[in-house]
Amino acid sequence: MRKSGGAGVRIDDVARAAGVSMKTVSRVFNQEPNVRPETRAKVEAAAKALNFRPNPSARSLAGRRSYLISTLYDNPSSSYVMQVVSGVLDACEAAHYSMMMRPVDYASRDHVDAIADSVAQYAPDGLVLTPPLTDDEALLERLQAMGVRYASISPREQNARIGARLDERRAVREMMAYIVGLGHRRIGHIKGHRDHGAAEWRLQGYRDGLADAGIAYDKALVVPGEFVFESGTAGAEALLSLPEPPTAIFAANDDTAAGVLHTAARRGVRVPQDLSVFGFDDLPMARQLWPSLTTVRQASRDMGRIATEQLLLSIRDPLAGGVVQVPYELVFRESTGPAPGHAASSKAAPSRAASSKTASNKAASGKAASRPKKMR
Amino acid sequence: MRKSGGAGVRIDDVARAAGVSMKTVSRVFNQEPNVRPETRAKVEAAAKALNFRPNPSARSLAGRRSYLISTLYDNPSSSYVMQVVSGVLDACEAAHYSMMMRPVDYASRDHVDAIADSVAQYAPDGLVLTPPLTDDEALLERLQAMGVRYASISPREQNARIGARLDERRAVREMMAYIVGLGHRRIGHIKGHRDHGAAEWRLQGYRDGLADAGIAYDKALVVPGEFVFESGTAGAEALLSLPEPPTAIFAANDDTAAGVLHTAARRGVRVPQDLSVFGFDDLPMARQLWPSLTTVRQASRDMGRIATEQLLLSIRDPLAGGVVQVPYELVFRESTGPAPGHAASSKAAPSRAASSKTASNKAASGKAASRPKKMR
DNA sequence: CTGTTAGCGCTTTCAT
DNA sequence: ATGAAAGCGCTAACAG
Repeated sequence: MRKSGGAGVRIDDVARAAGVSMKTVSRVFNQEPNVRPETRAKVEAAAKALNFRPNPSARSLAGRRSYLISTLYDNPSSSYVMQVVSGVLDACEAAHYSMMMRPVDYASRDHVDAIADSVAQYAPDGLVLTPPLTDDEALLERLQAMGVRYASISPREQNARIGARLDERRAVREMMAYIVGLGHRRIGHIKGHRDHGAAEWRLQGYRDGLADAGIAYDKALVVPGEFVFESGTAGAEALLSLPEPPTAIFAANDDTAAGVLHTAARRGVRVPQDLSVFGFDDLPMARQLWPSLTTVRQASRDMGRIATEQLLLSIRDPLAGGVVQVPYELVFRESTGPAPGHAASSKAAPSRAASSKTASNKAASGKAASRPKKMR
Repeated sequence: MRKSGGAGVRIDDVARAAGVSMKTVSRVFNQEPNVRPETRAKVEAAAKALNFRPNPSARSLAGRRSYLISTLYDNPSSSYVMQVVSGVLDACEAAHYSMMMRPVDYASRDHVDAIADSVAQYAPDGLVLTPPLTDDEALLERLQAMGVRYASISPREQNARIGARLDERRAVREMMAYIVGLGHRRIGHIKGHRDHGAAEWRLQGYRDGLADAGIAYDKALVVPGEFVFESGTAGAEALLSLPEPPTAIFAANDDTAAGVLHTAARRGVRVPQDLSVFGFDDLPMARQLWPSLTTVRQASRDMGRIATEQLLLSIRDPLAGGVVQVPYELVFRESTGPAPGHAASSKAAPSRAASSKTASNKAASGKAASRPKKMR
């Protein structure tokens, strides 16, 4: 009697059918070198004929590898996490790895211990870290001490050898140029969570954009936030109550922007006639809000996949893999328009993307970036 | 040299430390009977002292069980899936199981084969099925043929022995009573995806509500949908273009309701002054929309956890476990108000929940339901 | 390039 | 109530 639905076909069945040894079958399945192409073909044919599926437990036990990637997250945005996870899953499936999810309570004192325990127990071959865990120094230190390999999504420079990132600073800077082009001079910003590198990069991009336009940085127009909806309502409340309120607000992410729109609607401030709003992420929600949201598209699923691919590379060869930069895209929708009293058309997209509603850094930078390039 | 971070402590180390045999330690860890309490205590102490963690691969290999639950989903709503998954994870963690996620392309011809393959390979001890997979007859048949145990979230009656559900029909019926109480007589409905039992139950609840109020069912006020944002925009477009448009719309879920709000805003229809809107699910988004959404709260995380607990029970004892009914809750927010020309206060909640903005089926039914009760 | 042998760490079966 | 021996299905280390 065999395991429910299990094939019941074992490696020696395949070996016998192909007329080779177990070890050769093993070699073929693990993509090891030193197998003649014809032998390989014979084995593959036999395996397919018998519908052989290696038993993951036996593989892990004998091989001292788990073929398991663990994804760690503590991010309030379900959409973001699901997108990254989908990408990780894509890469795992392609490499015949499996993935487990580890929700983390970043705020808890002993989250590092909890993670270490889980790593000790399941011995994943690698971890995928999402923000803000990518920059959790205590965690990184512990993982390094344990000798666990990890990939980072959107890490700060110094914290990652393997992962995926996006030039958020430049993305925001470009978006700011668009906003300034619409005639806005008083542009507010609701910041992201201080523990995220992203909060910093987006703020820098905002400042770059102001500097490019010769607009002085005004501390009063920059308020704190934590990348959540409530940051947007509170931030908008504060900014719109200013004696001289901004005509545009850059919310550090789409969730925050949703809060800004909510508060604007509640206060009877019309978007974009009285106030332009833009965010960052391009969550599915961004199209669904009213007005739909101008934002920066972050290909989170691709980032998850790419980071995992790099991780898998580095698992095979400790020197391989790196941090890959993925392209972003500016998405112009209805939440931004000309500054009150300004003449420009409300639908105008930047000239360099005149034929489309989006502009990517690929186009903007002038070099081909359809294949992500590594950063050193 | 031991596996990265791995404890390196094995079962015979514990056995030696406790002065018993390996098998006894195994018995303790698997909660098997026939171990004297004092022996058990000795073993547990030794294990704790050595920080012993059973090796999952060895366990699975020798025990022919994977200690793995696989969650299958093909649902457009990230929030919904993440909530269910969180619940599944809660239950798995408590039982020392791990979970893997299986995205499914329900539309693809060979999705059943793909699932069967994955089941054959990983041999999960059980599956958790989310809608619409809970009612995918071809899939269920195949799983039964393979002898795989599964739990269903929100299944139709005949399709599940193990799982969790919610009395959606009654929830909508109650909500309709509230809407009728606000003076609405022309109430539209945008349906859910025909493959989901939920679409049917919610439609029935809508019809029950009309019947309760003595309002004739009007086919013209009911339009198709698929539980997505676009269903809401299209459905609202259709309903609001009617010669005599409805004064309230019941959108089959929150995503659809978001689309209705979007279209209403675009067309200059004021919510709730000109149009009341309500949904189903209470996704995080429901609070964030403007106006915030009146809806039915579905405790998706609890449903995921409870369904998994039942599944785990049935894994230990094939006769154990069942379909558990979980309570819902009506959440009254800003998207609903008195019908145009009606006198009632716009904030009025149903009398039975006058002191709160919510009413649950617990309160409404008059029987305690804080602990979910089983259905037979 | 390919095969042989000896386990990986645990649970099973069957004794006691 | 407890233990001893025999694998689970695969890969590592070596040998050829």
